[in-house]
Parts: sequence; structure tokens; C-alpha cells
Amino acid sequence: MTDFLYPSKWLSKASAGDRVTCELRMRIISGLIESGAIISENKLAADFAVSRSPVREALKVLASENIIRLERMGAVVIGLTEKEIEEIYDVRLLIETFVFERLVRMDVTELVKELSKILEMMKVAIKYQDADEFSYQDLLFHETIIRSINHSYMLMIWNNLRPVMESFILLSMRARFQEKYEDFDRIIKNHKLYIEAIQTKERTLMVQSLHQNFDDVQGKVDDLWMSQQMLSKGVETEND
Amino acid sequence: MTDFLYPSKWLSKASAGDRVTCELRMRIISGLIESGAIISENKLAADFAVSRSPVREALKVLASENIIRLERMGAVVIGLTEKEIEEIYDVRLLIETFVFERLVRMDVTELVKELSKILEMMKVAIKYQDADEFSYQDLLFHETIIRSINHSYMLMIWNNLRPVMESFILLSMRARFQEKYEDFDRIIKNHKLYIEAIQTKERTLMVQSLHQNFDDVQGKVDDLWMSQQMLSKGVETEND
DNA sequence: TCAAGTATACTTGTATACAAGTATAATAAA
DNA sequence: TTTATTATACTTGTATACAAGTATACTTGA
Repeated sequence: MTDFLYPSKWLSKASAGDRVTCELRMRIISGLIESGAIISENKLAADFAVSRSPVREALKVLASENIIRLERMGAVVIGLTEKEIEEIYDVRLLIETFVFERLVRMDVTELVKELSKILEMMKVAIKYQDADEFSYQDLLFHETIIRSINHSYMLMIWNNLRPVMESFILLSMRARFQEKYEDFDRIIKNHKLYIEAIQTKERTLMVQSLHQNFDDVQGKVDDLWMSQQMLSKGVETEND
Repeated sequence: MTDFLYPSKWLSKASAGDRVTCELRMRIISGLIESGAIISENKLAADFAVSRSPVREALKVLASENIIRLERMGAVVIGLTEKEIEEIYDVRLLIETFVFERLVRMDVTELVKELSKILEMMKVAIKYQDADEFSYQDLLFHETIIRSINHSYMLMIWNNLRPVMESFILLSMRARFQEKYEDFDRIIKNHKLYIEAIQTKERTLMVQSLHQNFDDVQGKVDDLWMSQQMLSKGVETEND
């Protein structure tokens, strides 16, 4: 059995179904379970030492996230290619510009304070080289912005996107902490710019920040591939 | 027991879980199950004469659609207020403008042909006063446009939105066929304009069409309320 | 009358059992 | 050797059973 890829401390109060969902998602996005592979409920249940009920639940969720496809016999792994990652960021760009347009008509002092706090947390996470914590705060940063406009359907989209992004970011950040430590300065700077854009409500700053964020995606994609290669090398011998 | 609100012919090959999901969604959005009500798995299972397994499945789906909220004891019905309907159309506007921007860089002859076909179908549905069929074709129209750009995450958003919209449109169209028959001329005209916008790739036409579509939403909302009132009157005596 | 503790009737989450259907493999016939 | 048919070993979807936890109501004590 492979070790768990998903941070175990994030699952302290989670059900077996949630555990399987999160871990399976990580294994798929990391490439540990290869795209095109066929996974069956029974096999997964045996793998995770649980019954089919939580596994079924997990497969339903992952299918709604578009990383597997449920067929008559077994589920087919879709995974996350470069194209899909770009598409995710298309959606994020769409959501976040929408949110920004709402924010310019709102009082943002509370939000800016909250974001500043999260930014501090991110810095601490970097200082202690805690990739998982950094990923968590990074996601929280964007989620906080989206939540602030109280738009249940924008939040719904975010909630659908979130888990896949979480996996993706976790993996790429873990790789970056090992290889490209200096990147984090840029990420922090960009988030600071983001806060500034919200505070001043200047569209130009916002566009600038989003673009920089975009440029960063290519880096993330590279790191995901790196992470996938690292993992596949690590388990090469375990594949029966 | 109440009659089924969801078109039974759309469920010919569906599982018990799907049946419960669709029917429950209709009952919630129609207001037959009131917002704020607490529904439990056991009770629903008894109501639908199935076991808890398909009911659980249904509740998970409806929770991801934001029309119920899963709590420790029982699920709380959220329903669909005017605010949420507006929000859904915010998302649709966002998606469809994005799609349009992609379409202007594509060959749209195939798409336009397909859309024209669907428009014809819609006309037939009107002629025979088939509200359900009309709703189906209306949704298919927009889904076809979105599918055409091959963007899996835009499609994902659509798929998350679709079921709620389906219920909403079904109910409002049924009401309209009874009360505001002349509205359909306008709807058809607007869809024709939409096709034209795609064909000519003119943004001005597109904006015009989307705006008209928007104006129509208010009408739809009115009709949903009407439908809710009609239904609640119909079942008044059945409430124990 | 009121407070604290206990019983009870719920709830969810998971495991298991079973029915119905489908692909693969093995067997029989040409 | 190839084709048709039957077995078998899978698959999913649903029902049921059980464990653990939670709110409500009731009882008991002061």
C-alpha cells in the first residue's frame, strides 16, 4: 500500500467516504493512478479497507469534478491534463473578475483586513516550509474573496472547483518548496497586489494581478509534472 | 401521495436514485416542500417507497446544487428565492459570454445548423402546447452552444447549474402555456437573434440577445411564483 | 417548581447481502 | 480454424442491518 498523499490532519473529523474521496483525488491528480485506468468499486474498497458505500460516494463526487467518468463497468480515470488546468484558470478568472466588479460597490475594509491576516499566515507557512499549510492559506485567500460578495452560485462554482484545485496546488507547492523556493516571494508579492487592487478598487491593478497569477499557472503546471514524475519513480517497484 | 412533478418519460431508464433526485428537486423548487422544512432520509425513503441508499444519493446531489443543506440531523430545505434565480442568470451570462468569445474564433456552421434544428423543435413544441418538450429543447439549445467549444470546466459549471434550471424552466413554462401563450413568440424571436449573433459573430447582437433573455427572467420568476401558488392550492387539503 | 440526569426515539455513516445485468472466457458445433 | 453458445466472474444499484452519536422527553431528586 502507498502512503497517503492527502494531509491526514485535514481529515481529523472526516468520514470514511471523505477520506477515500480526498485520497483518491490526490492519487489521480498526482498521476499515481494513471489517466485511462479503470477502477472498480470493489477493488477500491479493498484497497482502502472500507465497504463499497463510502467508495461509491467518493466516485460520485469525483465524477462530478470531472476527474473520473462513471461507465457501466468500472470508472475510467480522466485525470488532469494541461488543457484542463488552463480551463480551471479560465473559470477562476471569470469568477474573480465578476467578484471584483461586485466588490467595487461594497465596503471592503473588513475583507482587506481578513486578507491581510491570511497573507501573514502564508508568510509564516513559507518561513517554516510548510507546503500544506501554505496551500491551505492560498486557497482560503481566494475563497474569502469569493465568499465576501454573498453570491451562492458563484460560491457553488468555487466549491465544485475547489477540491481539484486543492489537490493540484498541494502537489505543485510541495514540489516548489523543494526546488524553487524563490518563487514564493513572487506569489506573496502578487497576493499583496491583489489586496491592494481590492482596497483601491482599481481595475488596472486587478487585471495586472490576475495576469501575474496566470503566468504563475504555467509554473504550477511544470511543478505538477515534476511531482508526478517524482511520485511515479517512487512507486515504480510497487506496481505489480 | 402527491403526483409526480417531473416528466416520467424522462426517467424511463433512470435508477431509483435519479428518480428521487429529480422528483425531490421539483418538489423543492416548486415550493411543494417549503423552504426551511427539515427532511430526513428515513421519511423520504418511506415517501418514495425506496430504501435509504437512493435517498442518500439524492440528498448529496441536491446539497451540491445548493437547494438543500445537509446538517447533523436531517437536511434543511433552502429552495429557490428570487435572489438565487438572479444569481443563476449571473452565472449563465458569465458562461455564455465566455463561450461567445471562443465561438468568434471558430467555425460555427455546424453549430448554427444544429441550433436551427432545435429552434424548429421548439416551435413544434409550442404548436402542440407541450411545455415539457419545449423546456427540454430550450435547455438543449443552450447546452449545445456550451458544448460546442469543448471546454470541460465550462461544461462542468453548466452541468451543476442544469438540473435546477431544468426544474425552474419546467415549472415556469407549464404556467406560461396556460396563462401567457403570447410570450413564446418573443422567446422564439430571441433565440433566433441568438443564432444570428453566433452566425455573424457580432458582439452587439449577442449583448442584445442576452439582455432580452435577461428581461425574460423576471417573467419566469413571476411564473414560478404563480406555479407555486397553483400547486400549494392544489395540495392544501392533502397536508396533514 | 425547577434542575439534573436518564431513557428513548430519532439521526447519520458504514457494512453486508442480494438481484439484475454485462463482459470475458471457455466450450461445443460446424 | 472459425463461429455460436453457454458459464462464470465480474459489474452496478438497492435493500437491510448495525453501530455510534444526538436531540427530545421524561423521570427523579431537591
